[in-house]
Amino acid sequence: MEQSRVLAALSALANETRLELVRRLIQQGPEGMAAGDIARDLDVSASRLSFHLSQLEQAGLITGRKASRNVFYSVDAVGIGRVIGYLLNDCCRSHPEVCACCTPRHAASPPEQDGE
Amino acid sequence: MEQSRVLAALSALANETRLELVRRLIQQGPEGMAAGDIARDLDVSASRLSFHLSQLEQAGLITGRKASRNVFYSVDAVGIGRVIGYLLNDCCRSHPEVCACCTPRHAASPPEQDGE
DNA sequence: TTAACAATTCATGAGTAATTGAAGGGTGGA
DNA sequence: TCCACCCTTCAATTACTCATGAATTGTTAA
Repeated sequence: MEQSRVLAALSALANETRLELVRRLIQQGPEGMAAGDIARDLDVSASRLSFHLSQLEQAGLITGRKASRNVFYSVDAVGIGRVIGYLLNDCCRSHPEVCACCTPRHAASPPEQDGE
Repeated sequence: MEQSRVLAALSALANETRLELVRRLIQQGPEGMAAGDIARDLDVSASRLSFHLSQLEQAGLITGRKASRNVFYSVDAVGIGRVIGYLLNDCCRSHPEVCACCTPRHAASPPEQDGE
């Protein structure tokens, strides 16, 4: 993944409203959530939400799908994974202490993993 | 990890100079690199570098250690891991497609992996 | 003590991002 | 057709981030 795309994605995530937005959409699963419902849920104005949604969409972190009057937004899990993968593997070169975060909620860190 | 700390870290990473800086420091290992050498390496002015270094340090992504006239900066691998861990586990709730990034450098994406 | 060096801090200005409210483009129901 | 609804776009304002160079602090060597 190119660095410029990673930077765009990180900029998109580096915002309170948008990070919260991604969290909500993750919970919502693949069917996603209508923009209006998100706006009510996060208590932001429609135009402001629309701005943030387009930032996330341009960064490849979410996708929108029209359904009659509504637009349902859902996370692009592969896109998010690509960004995290860049940080983990390209940027941090699979550093064992960094990669300790990959064991989701189990043991802290297996110390003698000598995989490279 | 609190969301405000994650946001600070993401903001710190969402900058070309600083992302490149983290990459260099990761390569440099635990002994780190003197600020002046980093500045020469990245071709940025001393004051500009100092600004970026402090952003990263405040975000808990790097640490500085004085040695006579120099300050050696090195990555805080645990700190970086915490940020990625938040994205992976808290924000994305260990979503399998997101977590596919955790297998460092092997198959691109096994489509029907239903292991968890 | 003086000079040279390493790094940071400060003030200024330029550029970019975020918020707001109003206006516009589709869509569905009466 | 008319109105209500959902969402996006636009223009204007505000707020923030980044870059620059000069001044400053602290350290080493002459």
